[in-house]
Amino acid sequence: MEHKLDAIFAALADPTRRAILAMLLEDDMAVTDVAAPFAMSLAAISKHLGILADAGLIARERRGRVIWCKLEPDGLRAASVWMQGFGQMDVMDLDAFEAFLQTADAQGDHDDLENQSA
Amino acid sequence: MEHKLDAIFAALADPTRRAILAMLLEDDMAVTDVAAPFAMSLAAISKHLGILADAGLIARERRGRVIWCKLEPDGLRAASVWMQGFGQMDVMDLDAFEAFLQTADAQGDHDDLENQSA
DNA sequence: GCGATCGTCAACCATTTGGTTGAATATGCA
DNA sequence: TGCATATTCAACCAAATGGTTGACGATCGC
Repeated sequence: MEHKLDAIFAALADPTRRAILAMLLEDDMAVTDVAAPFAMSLAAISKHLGILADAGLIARERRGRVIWCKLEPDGLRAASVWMQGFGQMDVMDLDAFEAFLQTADAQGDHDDLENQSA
Repeated sequence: MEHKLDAIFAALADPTRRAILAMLLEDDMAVTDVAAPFAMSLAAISKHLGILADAGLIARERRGRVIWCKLEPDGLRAASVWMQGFGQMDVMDLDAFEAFLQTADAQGDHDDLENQSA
């Protein structure tokens, strides 16, 4: 569990990676679309996504040519549990979080993304 | 606020530094006492403490020859606020946390440490 | 003042990190 | 089949990280 914390906090320590997580909070995205807003190469973004995936913060799934990235709802659990000891922070309600993500997905509120990358 | 997150998460990404924070959660400590349990030089620990202080996670105060290290109760706020968006996590109750630290301090439940380093 | 203790500073070193580019792999389309 | 798209891989580079050692500055006790 300790080593996981290393990877999670290290992953969160980079602003590009935090921005990627924030984007994925709104929608699942293809790698190319994740990379679009950033002033760096696709390969660099691919590396960032690898780091986020290794830390368990996102999952990647290939569908045809496109690799879709989505948040891993459980990913921040170890970090939140650790931080809990330093401020009476409530543990994340991950079940509610997962339900929220699935609901958003089912409602199809990311049509724009599906269209722009299909 | 962004740059603070970089520093905070980077500081938390190291197991030595997380261990130091956990030690300081129980008691304020002198640098030498912080270093004692670790298999590395005092200079290395001093660097770690500098990183924690730069991130706003601890404060150092010189009293005589000894520099006392203590948790900075507000230090994790930016990180917890950021993480809050990823799981309906409740923001830390920092006032309660600070009150808790001061209560523990007033109760003098760290005499052992004061003795071993006086 | 002197010697011991506390802690940092400076220089150095190996490893990791975050980025680049160009080639390679995998899939879809015509 | 053959080309375009999507993504990763490999090699490389500069800068940051985490550690070392030895010298230095502050402070205490005698």
